Amino acid sequence: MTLANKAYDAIRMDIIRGDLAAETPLRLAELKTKYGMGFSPLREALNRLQSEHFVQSVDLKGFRVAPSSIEQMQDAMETRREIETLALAAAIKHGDDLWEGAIVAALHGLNLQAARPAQGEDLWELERRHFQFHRALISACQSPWKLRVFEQLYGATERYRIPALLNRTQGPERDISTEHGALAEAALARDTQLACDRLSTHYQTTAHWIAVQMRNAAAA
Amino acid sequence: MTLANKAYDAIRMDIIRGDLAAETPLRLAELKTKYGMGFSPLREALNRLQSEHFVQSVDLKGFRVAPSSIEQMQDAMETRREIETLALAAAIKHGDDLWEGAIVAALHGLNLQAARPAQGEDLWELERRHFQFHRALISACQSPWKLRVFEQLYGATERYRIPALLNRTQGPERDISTEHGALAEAALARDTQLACDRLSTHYQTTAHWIAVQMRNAAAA
DNA sequence: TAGTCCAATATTTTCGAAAATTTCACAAAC
DNA sequence: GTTTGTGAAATTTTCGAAAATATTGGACTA
Repeated sequence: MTLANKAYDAIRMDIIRGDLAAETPLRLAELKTKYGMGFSPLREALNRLQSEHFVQSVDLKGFRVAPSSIEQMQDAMETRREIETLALAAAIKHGDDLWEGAIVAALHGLNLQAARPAQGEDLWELERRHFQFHRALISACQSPWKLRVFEQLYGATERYRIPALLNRTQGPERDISTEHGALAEAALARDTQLACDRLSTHYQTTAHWIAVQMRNAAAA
Repeated sequence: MTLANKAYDAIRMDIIRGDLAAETPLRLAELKTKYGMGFSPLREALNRLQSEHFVQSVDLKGFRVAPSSIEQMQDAMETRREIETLALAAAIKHGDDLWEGAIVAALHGLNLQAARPAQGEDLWELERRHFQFHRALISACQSPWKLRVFEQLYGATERYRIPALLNRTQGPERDISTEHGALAEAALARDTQLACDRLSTHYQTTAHWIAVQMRNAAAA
């Protein structure tokens, strides 16, 4: 793996985790000592992150972490809901045995990891499996572009979901495992309407939960 | 404007125009002489283009122009149709006087340029106005993320539409100005159903037309 | 002939310094 | 007191060379 890729992963994670807060200026000299590499790989990583809207940049004034707000979070979640609903309907239509198997496997792996007490690196493994599950659901949509958009929006919402998870305070109760199970069940039963409804509800509930956490965090 | 931005624009245009054909390896040494700059700005441009799926890269083996195919074109057009339909409905719901004005102005500018005999640089001006018109239609959707996805997908389809335009042979007849006019009319009349239907038809017709041109070009 | 190793070459990736530009502090003018 | 200008410092951007890695071609072996 090249240094540029390491830089990309590291900075992306630091932004998602909230370690690099929104609108933080990203000075090359600081990044150089923080990540222990030269300008070139850092700039390459920043350019990629810019295209993916994790950072912004102004000519000759450098990079900074992209702003964040409840409105942006809701927009990203709502757009995700709409595009993934389309993709899920297509996947249910075209999915074969392999698609079903991937969903079952991803759900199982996700539940196993969710049952383990999360700490440190485990969070990222849980997160990886969460991503895999949602991707598996729509993987048979036969549209590479929809999958790309999904991946981009998933990343955009991670920036809000992970900090909400890490700093969660009192808030609405949820049984996410049950929600995921019901979602997979409807998809495997090829009940398009029910599956899309459950996906919609799942995202709307998540968006609401994150908004509550964000408001709590802002008040604290 | 920085060299990296110039490189980005130049390479992007060369890919869209078809001057850099699909799957062409992009060797740094060649690009250096072709665009007259050093490695750094070129690599930064390539990293951004990679995130936007105009080029692909493999670690230590460098970059190449992303592949293209009729299937990819149809997928990109279909995804555009779906996301823009959602955005158009939202824009019709939320659009104010300014939104209407932007549509009228963009349509007028597009028609003016379309009436001029196109040659050389004029093509890019026409293209710019075409983009502006489609963006104006959905600009009031109140969803920055949907607009970003639109912009990315518009770029992806440009790669197919522009070469089809430049090398067009015999094919289905179209009156694009009339299509655009009818689309704007339905949007301004706030007829969501009609506007979305016209948008859908517009894209499906375009996708079909491009597919015909691509097959003709492949046969020649 | 087909396959494998090795050296030579080509290419990508990374670094450190130079060039270009912005930012900041402070003085001068109104 | 506010604005305007100016030079130093900080920062980004770019270049050219060095390091790391991949590719090629030819000799050698089975």
